[in-house]
Amino acid sequence: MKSEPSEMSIDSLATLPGQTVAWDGVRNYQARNFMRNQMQIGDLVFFYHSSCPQPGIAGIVQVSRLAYPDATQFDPNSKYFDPRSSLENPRWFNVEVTFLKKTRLLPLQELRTYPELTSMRILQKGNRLSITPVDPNEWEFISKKL
DNA sequence: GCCAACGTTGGC
DNA sequence: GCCAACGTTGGC
Repeated sequence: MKSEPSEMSIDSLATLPGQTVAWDGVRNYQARNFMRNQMQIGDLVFFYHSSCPQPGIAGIVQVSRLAYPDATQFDPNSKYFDPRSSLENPRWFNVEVTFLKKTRLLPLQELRTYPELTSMRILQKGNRLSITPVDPNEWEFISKKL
């Protein structure tokens, strides 16, 4: 899961009450579907810092609540407000994730050097999805590098 | 700040 | 259903 550290870094997550955050504001259907249809409680997640001087994996978090309707879509004052969504038929969902650990910063640059990871979703050209599945083999490989 | 890549919107 | 226009993402 990508996060801009200026919005939410691994360090700021670690200081939150309960070290838990609702992953709201996702407004992409594919990313939504990954949360709503696939993510299970206990799933492990690489926490990735994006749009920053040193993009890369910064920590590991864990899914702590199944997807439920994203509250920000109903709030006219939120930048994530979606007037086309309704309580009866919510369009956007979010899981919650809980801090597990901070790791060394594993830079995107370094990820790209490993042949084992060339097919990894996040390394594909043009990838912009903020949430992507990680292959078990990729997870295993990366874990050992952290 | 640039720009490639991709998603969404809306007229037709 | 097509596709041009526009908006966003995110590395560089």
